[in-house]
Order: sequence, then C-alpha cells, then structure tokens
Amino acid sequence: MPPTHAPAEDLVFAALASPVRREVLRLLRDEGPQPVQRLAGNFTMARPSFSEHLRVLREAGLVAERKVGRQRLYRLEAVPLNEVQQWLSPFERFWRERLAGLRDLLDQMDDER
Amino acid sequence: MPPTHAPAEDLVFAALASPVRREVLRLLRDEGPQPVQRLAGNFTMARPSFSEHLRVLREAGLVAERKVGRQRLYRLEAVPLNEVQQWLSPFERFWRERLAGLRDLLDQMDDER
DNA sequence: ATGACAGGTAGGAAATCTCCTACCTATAGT
DNA sequence: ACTATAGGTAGGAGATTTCCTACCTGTCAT
Repeated sequence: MPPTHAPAEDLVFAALASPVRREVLRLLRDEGPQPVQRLAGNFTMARPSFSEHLRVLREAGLVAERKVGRQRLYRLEAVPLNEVQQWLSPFERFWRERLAGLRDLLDQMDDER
Repeated sequence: MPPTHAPAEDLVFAALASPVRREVLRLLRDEGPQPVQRLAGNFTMARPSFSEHLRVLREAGLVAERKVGRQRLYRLEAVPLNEVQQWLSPFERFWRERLAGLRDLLDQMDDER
C-alpha cells in the first residue's frame, strides 16, 4: 500500500460495493429527496437492516438527512462521486481503445459477409 | 431490489471496494503488464493473500493473465470499468451543480474581501 | 396524557472477506 | 534427474458485513 492513503475514497468505494446502496442512490437521484419509509419500500429487508445501509451511505458523505416532523428526509449528496470519477478517468482511454478495436473487428466481419 | 439485476456490475464494484485491488489496477495501467512477483512487491502481504486479490480481479474481468515460461503476466482489462462509468454518468450533473455552487460562493467571498 | 407512527440503536447469528501458514504444480536451469 | 523458482490451492483464524428480532426515542393526533 502506498503512503498516499485516502480514507474518504475508501468509504465511498466501499459504500458503492452494495447493490442495495447503489439502488438507494439511484432512487434519490431519479425521485428526489424522500423519507426512509418510501425509500425502504423498494426493498424487502427489515427496517433496521435498511437503516444500516443508510448509515454507511451517510458516513461516506453520499446522502444527507433532514428532520421534517417525525420523518427524516434523505437526499443525494453527489459530490463524493466526483472522487470515483477522478479515479476512473485515467483508465478511460484504455477501455475506449479496446471498445474501438472491437468495433473495427465487427465492421470488418460485416464487410466480409 | 429491482428485477434488473446485473451480477457482472456487482463483481466489478465489489472488486473496486479494496484499496489493494484499486492499486493493482493503477499499477497495471501505469507500468503495463507484469508478472505477479513484481506486482506483489508493492504490497506487504503474503503471496497467497495477494493471489486471492488477483482472483477477485480476474473474476470481475478486470485483469487477464498469460503464461510466459514459469511466470504469469497480468494485464489490465479496462472494459468492465466502462460499466462503472455508465453507472456514474447520470450522477455527474448533480455533483457539477454542487461544485459550481460552491465555486460561486467562494468567488463571492473573494469579492467581499 | 395516551396511543400510534417514523426511524433509530442494541445485540447476536450467519455469511463473507482478508489475511495467514503449509503444501502442491509447473517450468527452468544445472 | 534434481533443485530452485513462480504462483497457485487448501484450510483456518479473526474481523467485518449483512441480516435479523427486540427495544428505545421523538413527534403527531386525539
């Protein structure tokens, strides 16, 4: 492990490792801020289990909560996803080259048909 | 969980959850294909532990191996990272808005100084 | 005040992850 | 053939994750 250790980055990547948590982020993105109850309706697990997922997202800085009456409105905090993008971008040219190569190959097969 | 379940995506995100594995991908990107020994030199863990990380990366399709004599050359397979990018991109406008807002605020404070 | 509701924490079981040591297999060099 | 090297698998310990049930806290409605 190199000396440049980024704990915030670790938390974000770890949070994204769960399909449940990725889906929560998508829901908040597409449907806007919502109380826990409505979010949880999309999943079959027990409430405390879902609370745990929200805690992981909160600690990664990916969601924020606001108390409204007896509800808690969760909203997306997308800024930490910027770090993921930053990590990803130096790889981009590698997969583009590969996908371009694949496309060329398919075109070639097309020509030979 | 929605019916659209992507097991390949799960494997990729899970593989990226470890800082060790992210560093391996970076090394393969920056230094090109290398045998296990040279890769492992960057980490302090025992060899079998490192082999395990390579297995996770292989099963996610993020690296490929080629036998050369008694060595195994590992190389980056960046295409699955495209899926991560695809997942990420609908969030991009959200963090850009936030970062732009933050920048404006800082400019404003600058003006008032 | 009292009952109902939203959503959290506590504690624990089971599964998974991450690391280890010991050992196996395949190739290379003598 | 024999020894050394590269790198894997086997099996297991300990930590972490993910889920559960039971319970607590704060807010709203009557």
